[in-house]
Amino acid sequence: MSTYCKFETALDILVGKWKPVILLRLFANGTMRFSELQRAIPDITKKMLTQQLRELEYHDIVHREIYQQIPPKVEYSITEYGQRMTPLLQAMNDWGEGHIEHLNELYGEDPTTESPERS
Amino acid sequence: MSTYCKFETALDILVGKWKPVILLRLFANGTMRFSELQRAIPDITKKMLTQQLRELEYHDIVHREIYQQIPPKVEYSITEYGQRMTPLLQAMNDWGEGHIEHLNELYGEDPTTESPERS
DNA sequence: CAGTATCCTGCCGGATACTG
DNA sequence: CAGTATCCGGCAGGATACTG
Repeated sequence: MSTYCKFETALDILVGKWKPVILLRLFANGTMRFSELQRAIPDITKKMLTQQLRELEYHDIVHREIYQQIPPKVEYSITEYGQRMTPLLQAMNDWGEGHIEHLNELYGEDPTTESPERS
Repeated sequence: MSTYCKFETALDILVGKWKPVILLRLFANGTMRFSELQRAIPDITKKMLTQQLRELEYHDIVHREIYQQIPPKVEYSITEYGQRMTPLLQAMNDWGEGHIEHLNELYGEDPTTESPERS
């Protein structure tokens, strides 16, 4: 294990097409049912929603509460441990906001200006 | 543009297989030549090194200094603006470090314990 | 309602060869 | 030395159908 840097670890946990949105919704709304999340994030599929939630659950960021009943009911929320990354998320959010402005200063606000393509 | 969250922006800039290592090397060593970076990151190909550096350059995180001479010499460094994300990187690093310990407490330190597979 | 199970595709990143 | 130019495989993520 490399000794010089653990910030890739933080990255790994946040990376995933839908993790940011999911986390933001849960941080904002508190507890949410599976279907509520689906409605809040219209373009996500059940498969992706499940998968990303499971990964967050594995990392103890998200808690999954199952109500044994029919029809099923499952609620998701940020764990107590998960709350601890609020400052980090806030820091990233602030930096991101500042960076958007910075890019605008550099390249102008013309929306046709694209960032460089990969490959 | 969504108003609720800009932290995906921060994520975008850091995401890329080699960006963390590249940034860390540049932050640690200051100015580095292309070949130095290559040697410092043995498994990276020229293509990827170039590509990731260009993306960071576009975002004004990395500066590219070209010396018009033969043989060519190009030096990379963190821009002044780029320095501003030091606290963020530090925060992510610290959080990541703490998180590794947290996972160990949850699942034990057994290296055979794997995180859940995707798909 | 809250998921799995399959199948499929785009594109990220690797390998290799060529160039000013 | 510091890159491009091509080609290619693997896998993250999408579409769709089925289930307790």
